[in-house]
Amino acid sequence: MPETRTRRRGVELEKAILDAAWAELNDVGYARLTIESVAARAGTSKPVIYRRWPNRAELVLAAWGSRAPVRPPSPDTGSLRGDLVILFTKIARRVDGMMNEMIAGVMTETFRHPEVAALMRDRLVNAPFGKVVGTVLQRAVERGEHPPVELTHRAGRLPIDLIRNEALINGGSITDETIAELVDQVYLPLLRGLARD
Amino acid sequence: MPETRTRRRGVELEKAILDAAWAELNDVGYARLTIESVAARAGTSKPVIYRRWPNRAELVLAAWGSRAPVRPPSPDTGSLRGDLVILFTKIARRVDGMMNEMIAGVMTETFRHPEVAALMRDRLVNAPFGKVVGTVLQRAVERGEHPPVELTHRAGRLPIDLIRNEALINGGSITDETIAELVDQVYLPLLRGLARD
DNA sequence: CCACAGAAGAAACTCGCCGTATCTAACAGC
DNA sequence: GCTGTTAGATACGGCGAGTTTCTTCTGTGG
Repeated sequence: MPETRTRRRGVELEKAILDAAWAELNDVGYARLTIESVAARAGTSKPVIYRRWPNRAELVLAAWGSRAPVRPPSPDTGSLRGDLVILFTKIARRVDGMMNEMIAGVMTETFRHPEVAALMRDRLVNAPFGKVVGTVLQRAVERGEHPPVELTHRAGRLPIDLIRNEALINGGSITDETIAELVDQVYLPLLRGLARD
Repeated sequence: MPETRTRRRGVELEKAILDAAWAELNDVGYARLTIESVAARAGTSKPVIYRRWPNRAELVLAAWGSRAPVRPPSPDTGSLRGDLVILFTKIARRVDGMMNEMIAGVMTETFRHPEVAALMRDRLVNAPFGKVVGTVLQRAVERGEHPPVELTHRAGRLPIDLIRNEALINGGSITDETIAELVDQVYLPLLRGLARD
């Protein structure tokens, strides 16, 4: 049976479309991603896509979501600063390149299609890096390297916010220097300041 | 002589266009702003606009730039926290509403028209709020309210970055609570941390 | 094995907007 | 006035969003 199946359906087809969308994002970026190009790449046609997602923004969000969130392992370099640099770098790689353009692009369409706004916000606020800071920090406390800290929600989210902000502004990749600046000039001082309560 | 001038030219016309673009940004936002709508509003036509700016993004940046940067007066409430809250609020109002959408929108087109990227970056990094933090802080030091601080470039820019980030994510206005969180959970602790060197 | 419902895929269409090209009429400077 | 410049009107080509229509496949239930 040479598996003469020519038409995919259901989950299989859906996955093919999301993969194609993801590939397009990587190849040409959000601004140049068209529904037609995704359809062509997936070997299907526009209506098939529109039957599933109402517009470009939601398709892209779905493609984004279809990639597993990759809960990052908490690094353990033996020093708080080392752990933080690694953590920031991991976040940067994830946010890097296409990601920032996508966020900006989807953000814009948010105003054409307000339903998308909520989706987007959830995705950003619930990014999976929040708790890792807590872990890393706790280890530093146990090592006696750092006084105990009441890590507020804002402070926990800050690494992601800093990196995303940087990526959005710079458009390009985030250098190691930038990461060092963020860790040394902002995040470590903040943690020290939080410790005095 | 009733000044029967019907056609504006040069600077006068240019200003009319920029004003119209600004008004459109306020009324309908970046996503729905079209060159045609700006032309109509300015009482002129598309080619006149295209003779001056090569695309939407640059027109909008020009309109943005044509509004005076409004160097904010440093507040003096008698307490560092009070001053910071006012400062953050001022930034928020300036970044508010349309501003964030515009930034996101222009950002997206940055990838279609790479020349725009540099313009945008300058505009964001040279935002006029940076030095005010220094002033506010110095007064707190003179009052003996706060230990002296070596304010790094990153730390000085942080308020703007925090607010912009918040505006971009939330889409809507920034509440007083958010500002209080940013000041109390992030910026004041950071300043305290920076002071211990 | 067949029929039928439902979904895939192809194609064509509307619409809005971008950016350009063409034309004419007003204006400014001499 | 004469002349070069530029505003403003109009129309056009192109692209991509989102929709509609129609045909063709496919798997399920009888």
